[in-house]
Amino acid sequence: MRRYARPTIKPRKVPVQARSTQLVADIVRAAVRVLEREGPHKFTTVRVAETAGVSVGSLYQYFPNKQSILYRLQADEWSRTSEAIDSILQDEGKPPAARLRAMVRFFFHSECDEAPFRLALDAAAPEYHSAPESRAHRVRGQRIWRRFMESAAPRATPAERAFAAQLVLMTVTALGKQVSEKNLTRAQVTRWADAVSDMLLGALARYGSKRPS
Amino acid sequence: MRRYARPTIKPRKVPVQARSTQLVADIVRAAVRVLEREGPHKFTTVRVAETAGVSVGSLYQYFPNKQSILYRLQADEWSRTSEAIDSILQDEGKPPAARLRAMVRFFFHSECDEAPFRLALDAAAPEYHSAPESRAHRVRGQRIWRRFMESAAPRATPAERAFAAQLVLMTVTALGKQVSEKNLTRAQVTRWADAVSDMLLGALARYGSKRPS
DNA sequence: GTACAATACGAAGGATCCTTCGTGTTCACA
DNA sequence: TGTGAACACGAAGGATCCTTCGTATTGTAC
Repeated sequence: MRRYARPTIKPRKVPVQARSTQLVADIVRAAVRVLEREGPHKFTTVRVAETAGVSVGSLYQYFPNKQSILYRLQADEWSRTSEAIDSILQDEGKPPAARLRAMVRFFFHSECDEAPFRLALDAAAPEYHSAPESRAHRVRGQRIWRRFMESAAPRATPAERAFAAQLVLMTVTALGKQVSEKNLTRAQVTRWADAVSDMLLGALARYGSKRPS
Repeated sequence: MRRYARPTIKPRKVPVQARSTQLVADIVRAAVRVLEREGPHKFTTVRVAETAGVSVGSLYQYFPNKQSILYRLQADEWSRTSEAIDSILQDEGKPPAARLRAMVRFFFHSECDEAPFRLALDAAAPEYHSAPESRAHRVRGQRIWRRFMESAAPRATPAERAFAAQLVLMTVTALGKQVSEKNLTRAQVTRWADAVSDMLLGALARYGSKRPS
């Protein structure tokens, strides 16, 4: 797999005074707006700065380049969702199947609610997707799922659980994205989420019981 | 869902003499090369022309703009795979389950074999994804699957079949792409394909038998 | 072999963009 | 109140790119 050039993503300077903290927050908010309203193609440092009501120069004092802004948005997003997902999956009060179902519903709806933003972010993703920082997020996501597997498929071997965790993670994220591109009503989204849950639970049942080849 | 500006994609002029036919073929071949070797970011009309050994002016005589080249590559790809998939799914000699399994294996391997090219093409996709021409391809894909459903879930209602067809189509394409990004050995890819097949067959079994809500 | 159509060429116009850097302003602290 | 650090500004340098168009060449039909 060929990888392409990628510059750093680390912040250039950390805001210390109140006004610069506010400025960075404004930039992030503006970046979301620009991405949603103008699309990835028009996501420009100057446009983001203008929308935020600051100068480009100020922007470049806290973000080393354009990709770092996009990455910041993605990272914030990842933190929010993975936290929510984690807490849903860990809710010991419910059986694993119910937890999975709740999680898929939540994820699908969240994907659909922010569809324009996420789509634009995905379109811009190739510019930061291979950054080491984003690997960390993926690893964290896998850990969450592997832990869930321990209660969902207790009789499976660790290797099986790892595989099943990957399968579930990939299926939910990939299908969530696809569903979010279809402009569905909330009821339809729920229906899709449940269909995917059913499918996954069926697959997990197999891992928990019989010996695979 | 917000859509962004998109110019036409139709060819500007149709080659009639032998040399121009060759020229167009060279451009297409060169476009694939550039996309694979340089990545979507460096996919440039001038670079494509140079790689093809022709001038940019000549390129613009047969392609109205850059997107039309990308679209041409994608359309060729779609034609090839959808034809192959169609014939696999229609093979009346095998039971539906075996056909599905064969199809998923074929598709996953084909995705993995051309991973760098497809990834780059996907990264460039937002520029043509909303074109009406590409809708036609999606519709055609759904038709293929709906027909398959008639033999795979004969007892389901047409509405259920349509839903199941979408589920299968989305799952296979979305997971195929994800698997192709993981740099796996052929054996691992086969294992993934079979796991996905099992999952889908389990889901389809439910559609064929019991009454859903 | 002549004339017209088809084709090929590639320099340059026009449009963005990303990023820097010199200058001016504001804040914190003594 | 004075001083240095933090901060903000935005014009402009530098780098691509997409696309056009006037010119030159090649193919074809008569």
